[in-house]
Amino acid sequence: MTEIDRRVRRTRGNLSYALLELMVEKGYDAITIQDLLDRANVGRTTFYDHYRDKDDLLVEGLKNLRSFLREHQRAAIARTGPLRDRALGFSLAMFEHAGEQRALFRAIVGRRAGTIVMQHVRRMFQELVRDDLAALGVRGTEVPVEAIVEFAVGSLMSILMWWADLRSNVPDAAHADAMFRRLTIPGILAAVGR
Amino acid sequence: MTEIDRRVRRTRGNLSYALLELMVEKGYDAITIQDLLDRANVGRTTFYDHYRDKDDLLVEGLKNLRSFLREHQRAAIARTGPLRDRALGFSLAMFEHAGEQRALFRAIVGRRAGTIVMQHVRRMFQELVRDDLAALGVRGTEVPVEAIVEFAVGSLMSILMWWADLRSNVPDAAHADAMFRRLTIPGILAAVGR
DNA sequence: GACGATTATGAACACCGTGTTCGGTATCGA
DNA sequence: TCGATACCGAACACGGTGTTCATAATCGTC
Repeated sequence: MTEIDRRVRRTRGNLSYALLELMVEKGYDAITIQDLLDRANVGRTTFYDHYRDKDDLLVEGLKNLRSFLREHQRAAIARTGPLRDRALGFSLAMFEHAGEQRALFRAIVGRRAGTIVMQHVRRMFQELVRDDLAALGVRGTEVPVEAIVEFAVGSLMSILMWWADLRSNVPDAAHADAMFRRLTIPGILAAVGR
Repeated sequence: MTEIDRRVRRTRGNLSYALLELMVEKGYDAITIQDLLDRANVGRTTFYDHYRDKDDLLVEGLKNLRSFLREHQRAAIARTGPLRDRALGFSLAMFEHAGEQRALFRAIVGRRAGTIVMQHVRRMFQELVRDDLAALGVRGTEVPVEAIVEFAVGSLMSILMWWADLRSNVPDAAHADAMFRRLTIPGILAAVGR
């Protein structure tokens, strides 16, 4: 019931796809509404019927990534083992996913990506990490939990960005993830005193 | 010799000061060239005689911070002691400096700051950290040095941002710096295998 | 397959911010 | 005092945004 009109699906789909293509080609910031319309074959009025602005369109696209990571996170938390293995359990999935679609990924999180995109991604990671630490019972004693969250997110973003922009001698996803964990987890353990 | 014309100094000074004021008031992104001209009492033409655009003006302002940090860095490297104490020796100075001018600092590196500002600050930190690790003879074995640099920068930016935006229970600069180091240094040591 | 409702269209428009041009004026340093 | 240098503001072209309106295409349904 209340199925979405086929025309609406078509319009939205075309616009989302056009956005991704253009992000890869010229970077988010440089994309103009007119670019999107031309690429997606959609009228100007139509665009504004569906979205408030470019950002609005972007957010819709990021929802997929979010649910994907949430799923992997759940699995890792449910596992058994030491904290150092279970924490931030979505990271490998993130690196693997990124590795599969490097071009798109570079457009999302690479140097050229543009701030707004990064902000949304960052916010997404914050939620994930916060829930992760909470689920594992990590408590801030001397270092507040929020500081630990920010630390982990900053670290993840940095390594992802670095990795996404590498052009030669690119380590595979598993190695990149291992580096991230090796750099990040010790600090978390030190901060919570375990 | 070749002293700079008094009028030039006046114009540049007024513009720089106006930029800082306006950043605090409304955030970098929202500032318009016209805002700057009105605040600084400078003609439109004059502005473009001195700077290419808003960014250009910003960069000039950040040069002070840069040289300030460079100085503290040199001092820390020259010290004796274990790596864990000498590395990233400018961090305390950074936190202290930030603590003294919170409002301005929040405008530069807080959530409202705007991407361009952040990018410049980030680039500045990258240089500093890269030189720091090089001066201390840190070599990447399994984890490339660049990855370590990115990690440290990401971590520093995160903690600074978090700290800058805190509204209550704000730890002092020394504590904030201690948290940063406690979170970050273990990962670096783990990565280089010492 | 016809018909009413919904959605798409594109041209025109007002608005705002950017960066440039120009002729004229004020201030500097010597 | 005088030549060089810096400043000024008004006007302009340009490009991107988001809105409007009347018209056309497409949909779901009976």
